[in-house]
Amino acid sequence: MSRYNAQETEEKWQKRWEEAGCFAVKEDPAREKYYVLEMFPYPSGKIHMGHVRNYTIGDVVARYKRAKGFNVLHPMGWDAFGLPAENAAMERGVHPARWTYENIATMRAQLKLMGLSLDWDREIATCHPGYYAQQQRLFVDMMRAGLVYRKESSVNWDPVDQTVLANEQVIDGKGWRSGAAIERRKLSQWFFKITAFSDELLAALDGLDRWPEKVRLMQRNWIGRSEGATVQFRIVGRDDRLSVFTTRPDTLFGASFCALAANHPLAAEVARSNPQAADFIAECNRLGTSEEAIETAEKRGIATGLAVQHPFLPELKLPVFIANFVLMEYGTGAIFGCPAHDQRDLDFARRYGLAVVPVVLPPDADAETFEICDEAFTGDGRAFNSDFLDGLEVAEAKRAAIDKLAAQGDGEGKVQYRLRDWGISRQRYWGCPIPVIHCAGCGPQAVPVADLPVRLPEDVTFDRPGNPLVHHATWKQTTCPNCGGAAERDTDTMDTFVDSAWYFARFCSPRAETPVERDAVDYWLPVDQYIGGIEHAILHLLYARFFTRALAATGHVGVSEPFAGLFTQGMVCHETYKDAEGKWLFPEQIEKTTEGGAQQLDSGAVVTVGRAEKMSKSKRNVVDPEAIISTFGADTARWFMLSDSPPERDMEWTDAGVEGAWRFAQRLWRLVTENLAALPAKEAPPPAALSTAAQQLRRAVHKTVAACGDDLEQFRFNRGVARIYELANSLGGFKAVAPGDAWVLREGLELLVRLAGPMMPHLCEELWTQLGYGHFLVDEPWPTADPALVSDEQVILAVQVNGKKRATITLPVDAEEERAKTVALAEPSVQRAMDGKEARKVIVVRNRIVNVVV
RNA sequence: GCCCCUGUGGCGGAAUUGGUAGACGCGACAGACUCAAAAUCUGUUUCUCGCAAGGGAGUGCCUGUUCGAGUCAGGCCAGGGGCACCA
Repeated sequence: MSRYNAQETEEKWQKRWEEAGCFAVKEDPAREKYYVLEMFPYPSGKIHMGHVRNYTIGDVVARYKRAKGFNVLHPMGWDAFGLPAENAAMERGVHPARWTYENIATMRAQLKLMGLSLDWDREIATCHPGYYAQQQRLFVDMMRAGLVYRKESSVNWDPVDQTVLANEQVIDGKGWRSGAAIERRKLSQWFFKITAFSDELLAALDGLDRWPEKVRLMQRNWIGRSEGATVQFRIVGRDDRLSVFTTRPDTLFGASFCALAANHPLAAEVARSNPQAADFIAECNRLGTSEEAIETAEKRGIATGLAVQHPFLPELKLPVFIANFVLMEYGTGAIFGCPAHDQRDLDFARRYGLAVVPVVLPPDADAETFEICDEAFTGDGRAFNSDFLDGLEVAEAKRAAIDKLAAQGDGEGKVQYRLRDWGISRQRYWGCPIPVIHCAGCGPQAVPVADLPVRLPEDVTFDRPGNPLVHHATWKQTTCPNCGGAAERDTDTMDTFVDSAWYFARFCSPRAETPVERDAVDYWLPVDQYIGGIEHAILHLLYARFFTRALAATGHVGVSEPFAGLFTQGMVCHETYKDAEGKWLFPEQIEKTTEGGAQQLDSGAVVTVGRAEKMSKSKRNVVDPEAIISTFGADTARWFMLSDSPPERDMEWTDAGVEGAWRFAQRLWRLVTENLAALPAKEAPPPAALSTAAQQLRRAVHKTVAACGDDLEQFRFNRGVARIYELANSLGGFKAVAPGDAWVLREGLELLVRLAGPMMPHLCEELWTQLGYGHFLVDEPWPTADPALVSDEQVILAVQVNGKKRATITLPVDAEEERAKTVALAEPSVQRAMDGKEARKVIVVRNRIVNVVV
């Protein structure tokens, strides 16, 4: 019995594919293109199982589409800027560039072991000057297009990483990397005007029909569009006005106060002459948004002494508070409170003894007796206690109120978004330098394109906290491009999310002297299929969508959406193990006991087995892909990744599963090689007549061909895998005895190999050669099923009596209803179940079922 | 708190989209080969009553629609995820 040697075979075919340049592509207007992209990895050191899953899925798609005749672009690169490189520099004294490039070399070698159909000639690393030079150029273009601006702003300062974080990078008031409590600081920052596209980014989601609904929903919520109005309240005794945003202008007659955010300009003004207000503001800033206590925090405030005039009731003066629950970042940083119809406002009103006037009557309530107690009424109803709005439905009342406000010059309809502009300045070394020069006389100036790139200096040290670019002796000293006087470079680098916001476009012409080449992006973009983790559902994908619009606005691309199709794969999980002290153990430190428990391999000490969780270094429940590949081969790892679990769901990595995949690889090898001697030559003509068994086998084979293609098309790899198992079972059980049987067996084996090719490429390529072919399997077109063989001649129908299955009958396909009925009623078990009664009705569903109702 | 998703054997999961529930794999059990083991092969494997033939129950729970519900509707329960003082 010959055994398949995965290591030898995989190395052989990887080398041959590379030598033949199988996966190198170029634009070819005569052919239809297909751009498959997996989210590129951060070069953290070694690849992990999450990468293996991601790139296996992408590779199956790429190989399948290639076989379908598409001109497939399938590139790979490195998201190479980022904090871990600087941390390594601080901890171990290795330069970030060296650390990064060494990791890239390691990981590239590991990826090559997987046998991915990548065009390695297009490899890019975002930390390479050839890449970030072009990114700087895009920044300058965006500056000219008015999509970049500088703003003094209160930022999220991470005291551990000593850097500024975007709002999106602050999770529960803590830094997304360091976990440190975030402080507020004022700094001058560069911003991308993502909000210029708020409405477009929202509306275009409807057209992304090959994106998961879940991701679209998350983006919708993130952009957070709400329709309402701004109201300009007159401030009593002053000339200026207080601007407020509301989604409920229909409840204006229920207003009983206004409230300002702690950092509202008017609050600051009040604080200058009001020490209690100043104290309160200081307290709010200390808490910031960073306290979990927000959840339980009481609605508190302090009176400013100011009052505003109600726009519809000039006699009514509303007190103005500074309140801890009003956010400066949303709307205008000020609200009017309508306690009867907003829970927060109600809590606040109860605390400070403010009026609660209901102005929306629930459909089943009585205007005389309706009262608000502890719960605000936020539902629909009709306006009452509201003068000219009385009797109107909420939607009508909103419109009427806005019209009146507008007519009086006291307000207008307004659409508000939750989305905020993207602050990209980072006080970090290992990132793309912001190509700006600060001149005392001329202000900030873009670096002229001829002077790009602004290169990172290599002679930097990490022996003190803060940004090495600031500490560098000479790097920042330069001259103003406008006046020629002495000036300083911007010492900030860009958020690394910028690097990944356009890399898919760079892959189209990775060595171009411009950011992109129009011919190339016009041919390749958009990405037809993007594949990655759900954790990027909001940030990365939204930034890439914004950047594509910015690239279009600056004339670099002709599309507005980067990714026509998106697939988000699930995580790779593994059981966790703990010793008696509660310390985590690696899978290779334990062995399973026969009772289903586990013990330590060296000591036999007891091990607690925990449920499967996402593989993570901290829990030590990791399996090294390289170890798996060197033991079982890449094909086995790939096959297991695709088996069992649907790709969008989390999967559990188990030894038993890998061994199962390994067994199948061996079985496939034997199935083909052990039958080779009995097969006719590959060009042998089909036999004139076939045995019944051979005919049945052919049907099974062609049905699998048809179904398997559908499965790959729809990302249902686990189902495709199951069908291939079934086909292998049928072929394995087939004994060629009659003339023509061997021909059918050859046909079946060849098709089996072709179907499994995208999933186990090395093994199948080898078997293809063994079957006598001289060309690459990867150059073989995807098989098509013979339509005549995809449907059966006979079909088995279930027979139900009153909805319960009592028998099955075999009929020719598309048999007459009458015939089905007669055959069904003749079944003894059906007769028995009918218990001598007449059939009241017989329902026949062609080729499916007969249901007898008695 | 708001929004979304998911619940099927011991386990991962199939089920032609309202038509034979449990494909395929893992695990387990039995057998064959072997001096023995590994590897491989052949069976069995939702639960339950029964020696069997054959019944009964069954897709988180409860109601409903239908000749027929894992699939549709309403209401619960459980688990997971996203957002979160957003006016």
